Amino acid sequence: MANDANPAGSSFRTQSDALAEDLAALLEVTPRAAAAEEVLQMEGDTATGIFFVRGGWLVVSKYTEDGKRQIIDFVLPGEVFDPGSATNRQASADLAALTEATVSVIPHDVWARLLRERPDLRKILDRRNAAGFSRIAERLLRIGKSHAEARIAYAICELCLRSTRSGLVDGVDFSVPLTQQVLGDFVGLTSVHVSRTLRRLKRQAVLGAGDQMNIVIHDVDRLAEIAEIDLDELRAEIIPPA
Amino acid sequence: MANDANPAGSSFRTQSDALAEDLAALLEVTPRAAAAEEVLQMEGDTATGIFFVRGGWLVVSKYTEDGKRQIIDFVLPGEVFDPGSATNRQASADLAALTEATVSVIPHDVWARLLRERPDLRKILDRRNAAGFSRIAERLLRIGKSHAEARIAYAICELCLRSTRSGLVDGVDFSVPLTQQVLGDFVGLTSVHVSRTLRRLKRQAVLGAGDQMNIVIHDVDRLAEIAEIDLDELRAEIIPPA
DNA sequence: CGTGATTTTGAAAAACATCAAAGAGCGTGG
DNA sequence: CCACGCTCTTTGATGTTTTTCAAAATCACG
Repeated sequence: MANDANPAGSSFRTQSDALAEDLAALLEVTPRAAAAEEVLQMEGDTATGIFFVRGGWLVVSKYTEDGKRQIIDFVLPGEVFDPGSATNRQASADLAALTEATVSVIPHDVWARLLRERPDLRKILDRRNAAGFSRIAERLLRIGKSHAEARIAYAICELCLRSTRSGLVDGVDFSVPLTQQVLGDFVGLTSVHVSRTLRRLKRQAVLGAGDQMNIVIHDVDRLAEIAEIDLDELRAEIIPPA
Repeated sequence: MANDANPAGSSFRTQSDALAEDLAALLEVTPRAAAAEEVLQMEGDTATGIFFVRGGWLVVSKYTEDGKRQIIDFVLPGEVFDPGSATNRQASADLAALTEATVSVIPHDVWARLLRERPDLRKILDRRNAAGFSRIAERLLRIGKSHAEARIAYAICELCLRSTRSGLVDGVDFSVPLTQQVLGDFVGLTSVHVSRTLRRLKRQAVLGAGDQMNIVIHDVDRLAEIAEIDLDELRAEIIPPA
């Protein structure tokens, strides 16, 4: 399920941005390496701290009793994730490394102090949280009310926007470390149905035939249309300003 | 679609809690009355401010191009909602009054100052945001991976936990201001399918036959089982501590 | 070149949506 | 007080989407 061909620090590398730079500079926390598939935090456990991703992708997921997984969100390089829930420090979801990853775990008290002392970081964090909320809301809309094609098209758009600085351009060969199984867990579909849907998109020449985890977009406009989005609006909504 | 029989301030009244009391005392903002169905904020519009609900329920929703609605969350009395998205102040979803409601709109600068000056409020807000995240994550899991019965059972549990202080007890006749259409928009189902599913739950004697919007729970344990939750765990996860 | 993971394909079943119409509850105006 | 109109719920028949199960094909990698 993992993608060992993409070590943290190569393809899935930190985009430099304000928070990332500040944190990297400010923190004396030693980054920790995580192998692909490694579980960093289990739902219900006491939260270790705030996770700051330096390289690689993390997954936030929840499971039904019969073992089906729903991915709540990915955590990309430069992003932070706070697993806390309503009461003190119970994690509300599982956190695991999707690829090989490098992570700094910031203790809660350090984090709290940092935010108190640095209103600029507080502001950046608030914006990011707002962006995170928007992303989940968009996904919820599609999982709840749209058919497979729209869900997948949307997921591709979102992940491309988040993982590249450049945004979406025709013919981009962009790489996400997802198997079809994982993509299905993300958009609420079976891997089988993901496969069929992707093939349909390829036959319509919306997507090209990248190998494995490489997605090639042939017709951005059509893709955005299927995803029911306006690319610029979506970017403004779900990508926090640099 | 609205429930005019429940004026703000009667059944759907503010539960007193720390934030609510503080805000009510601190703010000189005049509460504003909203009629059921009234739109308070449109997606894409510049956000007016933070919404603090004193009475009645609000709905946060998003729409597909063909007009289907997905409810992202409800905002109950005593809760606050910030419609901001990633960039400056673009609302990322529609906000409307579900019932008649009383709302205070707190300007962003006032809100920001308040949070800066009152670390206790900041802490409460952070907890609430964490709880909100947990709630959406739970719903996402069920909408993405569970069948209709579990989705609806879960929604009932969540709304009952949130709207009553007492929690869930057998034989409770508890009232949510939702039509089956609205419940469907919440859990990603058609109103027709909601109807059939509710009837199945009633035939299994999990629910009783309350009129209209009154839900009577006959068998809490079985309901929790169908919803795939542990009630106490769920409460700790999605209800911010008083 | 073989082995395990991933993707593809097909056939059948289940879940859910859609369409259409009838029934129940409730407020309003006559 | 009743009849009317309205919205909401229920029900049936039918169609589509998605899942499930099972097996073959492809790919990555040692």
